[in-house]
Amino acid sequence: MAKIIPVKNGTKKDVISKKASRLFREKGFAATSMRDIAEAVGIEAPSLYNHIGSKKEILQEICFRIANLFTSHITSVEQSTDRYAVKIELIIRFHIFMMLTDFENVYISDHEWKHLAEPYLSNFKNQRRSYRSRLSEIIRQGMISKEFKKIDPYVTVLTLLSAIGGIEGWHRSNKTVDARVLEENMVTLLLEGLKISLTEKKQKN
Amino acid sequence: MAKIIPVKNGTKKDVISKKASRLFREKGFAATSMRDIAEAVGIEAPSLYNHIGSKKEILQEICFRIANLFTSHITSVEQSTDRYAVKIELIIRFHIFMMLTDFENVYISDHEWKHLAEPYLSNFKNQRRSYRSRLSEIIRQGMISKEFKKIDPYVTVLTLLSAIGGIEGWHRSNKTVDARVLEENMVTLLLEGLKISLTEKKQKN
DNA sequence: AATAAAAACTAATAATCGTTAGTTTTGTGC
DNA sequence: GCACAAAACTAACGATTATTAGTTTTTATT
Repeated sequence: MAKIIPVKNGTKKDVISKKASRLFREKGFAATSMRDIAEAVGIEAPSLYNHIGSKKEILQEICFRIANLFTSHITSVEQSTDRYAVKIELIIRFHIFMMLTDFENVYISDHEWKHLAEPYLSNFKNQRRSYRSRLSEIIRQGMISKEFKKIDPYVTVLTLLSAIGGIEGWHRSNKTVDARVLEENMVTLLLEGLKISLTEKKQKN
Repeated sequence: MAKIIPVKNGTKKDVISKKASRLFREKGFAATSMRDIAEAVGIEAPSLYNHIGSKKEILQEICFRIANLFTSHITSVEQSTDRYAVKIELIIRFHIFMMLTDFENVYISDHEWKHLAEPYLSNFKNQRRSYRSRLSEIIRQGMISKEFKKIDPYVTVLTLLSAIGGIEGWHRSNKTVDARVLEENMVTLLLEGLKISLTEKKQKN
């Protein structure tokens, strides 16, 4: 009866993916049924299979699309000639940007990837590990060049990444903080903790 | 056949809860079946009901036990006469302590609470909101007293909380960082970003 | 208007879910 | 060793799951 109405520049598959994203985030992947998705789209569950291969496929495409965006971005940052503090700032800002512009999918890529099936699961975990390792390396080099405090790079990475992931809570509950304020505050909080302050520099020289 | 062997100072219910915690964290609440839990415990699924009321009940008890610990702690911090920077440090350290000593349950309370049933769900969300609000208030007062930079308190709370939650990643993947190093690094990173540095103080006076 | 393809539908599959009922085994106190 | 309670078991319930098969309706093309 009801027919999927694709929005401009989007296939019907995209409509399904978008509705599924919302539900995966709200209820979790495992607790979201194909009937839930179908209802959100406005069709019956079996009709979904005219557009997608399986429930797992939806999750795979979301997770890898997001993961690839982050991988591409860190590659471009690595190739730049900026100082390490600038590189980290670029990365923090990109994470915040992604969180603000594609919140549902970033959230899913962060929290629901464990429901991926093999071999996608292993692939995803490898990509995730690689990203963190490359980010650690930038921080490590920033410490060598005396831009950053000497603290454990991996602890720093995990702290930064999870801090940024926390925008999810803001996104849901507090619309009064505007995006620009959020971004500047987070960059301040995270980058200033990492950088060597002027007083510390004086002490070391 | 197999009988549950309760550990010292623990009921059989505690054994079930502990095995369930592990599975809820690894697979998520919705993706963990009663048969999964039973297998981990070493009995058949229906036997679980000699010790627990329902699957949901296990989750409820985990979530509220953890939430109550955090509520109690922030109450004691509020009543102390420490400076605001010390109060925040105490709270950060308590979060890290909880994450290190009761990791599985803290993780579940953080990530799986959405599967609580009403009225527990609303109760939990209220308690969560209240905790964040009280933490915001401490930070706000620290800004008024010029101990902290003037940034949005709520953004700060979300950043701190989610940063600490990120220990989960460390806990799983990197055993080479010891707990003390982790704690000191995180406190440095998070608290130094928040505090007004000496150079900034000089500029303002 | 006829035809072909795309996309909806209904009906039904086997599997798995949390849980209940009823029974048997195990452990405990006398 | 007898009785009672605790805790295990098997069998099965109805509900829900993702998905397939087969059919009908809608849309697009000529």
